[in-house]
Amino acid sequence: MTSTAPLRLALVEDDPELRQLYSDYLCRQPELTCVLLAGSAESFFDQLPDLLQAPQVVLLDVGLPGRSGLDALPRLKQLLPDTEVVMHTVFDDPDRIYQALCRGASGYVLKNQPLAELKAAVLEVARGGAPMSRAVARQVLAHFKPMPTAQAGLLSVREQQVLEGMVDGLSDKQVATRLGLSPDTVRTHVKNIYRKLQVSSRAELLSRHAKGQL
Amino acid sequence: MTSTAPLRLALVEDDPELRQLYSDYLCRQPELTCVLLAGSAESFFDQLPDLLQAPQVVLLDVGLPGRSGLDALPRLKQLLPDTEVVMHTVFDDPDRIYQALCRGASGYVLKNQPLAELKAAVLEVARGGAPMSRAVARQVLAHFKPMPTAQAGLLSVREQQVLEGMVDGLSDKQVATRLGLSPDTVRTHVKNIYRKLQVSSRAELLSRHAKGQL
DNA sequence: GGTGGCCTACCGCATTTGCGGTAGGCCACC
DNA sequence: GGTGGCCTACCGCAAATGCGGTAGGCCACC
Repeated sequence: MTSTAPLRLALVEDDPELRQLYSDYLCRQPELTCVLLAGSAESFFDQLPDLLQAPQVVLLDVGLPGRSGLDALPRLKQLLPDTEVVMHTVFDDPDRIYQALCRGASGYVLKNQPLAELKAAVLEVARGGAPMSRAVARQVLAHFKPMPTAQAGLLSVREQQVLEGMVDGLSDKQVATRLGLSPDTVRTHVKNIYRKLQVSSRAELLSRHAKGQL
Repeated sequence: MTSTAPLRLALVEDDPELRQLYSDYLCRQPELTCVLLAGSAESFFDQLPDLLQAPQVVLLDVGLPGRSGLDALPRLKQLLPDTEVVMHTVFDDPDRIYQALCRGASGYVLKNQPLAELKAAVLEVARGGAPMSRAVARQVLAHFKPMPTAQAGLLSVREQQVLEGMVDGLSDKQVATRLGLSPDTVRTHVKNIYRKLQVSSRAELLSRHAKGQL
């Protein structure tokens, strides 16, 4: 059942030395084939039409010159919706990680890892996993634990949880289910949140939240 | 720098056979010590005061009788804020995973894994990682990005104008005023936008927009 | 000439939301 | 003991929203 054919991999990395290093190592693996090597997002897209078969996995550097890996990601996923993308970078800041995941990356590994980790990540994502370096995984989880909207004193904990649900696009009823409350209770919380934050509709709330005004 | 002292582990698992199996295996590892074995959340909390030192990691079953692992989690984190909790369960539904992470779990491994995985997860979380089974990691990422849409040319100009108004937090009527249209026309556009972007409420739309998915 | 998308505008109906109350239990502060 | 905040939950009502239609005019493409 597992494919005997090697996995088609594309590698996008601007540093020529590193690109060489990675491709040397990865292509030596029997499970992998590098079908595309690029030093920039533009080069990647240029080379795409030449391929007989699309890559199954793309290792994408974040810190590319010109169009960054992050910028290229939406277009990449649009052109190759079934291709898994693993971000590969030195950056482990929450914002870049968040952006990458929001734009469709299925993995995020840091560059200070041994090469074997890189190979493992590629294979893992092809198997339906979501390889993440230690620090990255923690960042991701951190997104759930604290409330993203932390204007501490104003809203109570419960209200922040309700707000969280609304920010995720849920209806009152869905929020109630998530928190194990009566829909009416959620409605009460919503009313209080509106009062405290001086808004008068869900749309206004989400709009302001998007603008970072919350 | 790495502690030579074994890691203090607590195991909460209601099935006596499984508990025995896990504790036998895990305690045999030189890196670990089981300082607490419990068959329920209540038992866990009862035994806590007897410990000289708090456990560094808790392996917590989700499907506990009475107070479920999910319910016990907030209290646990409150009492032991520096203890890492790894959920251990057969359930891989998004909601339970989400609940666990929101309540402070730092890992989530499924029960169909080999024992070595369990040990690896415990050590990984103690090292500051966030061990997650393959399926779980995917669920977590899915939370950031389901991505059915890439709408470069998808929306017409008019629809984008309407969308813009919605993103600004305006109601249908306000959008109509801004664009000099009938509210009904705006409503038609909104319906078409929802269809094209595969959403079914304003909140969902704004939520996705905030995540940069639009 | 037909097809199909877009823009406009309306109807009807069910659900959701916004907004005003009330209310009991709990807990902390004075 | 009173006051006030928080959490819970309900009632009622008006407005907004979601969803299914229909429909005419315009324009482009085949």
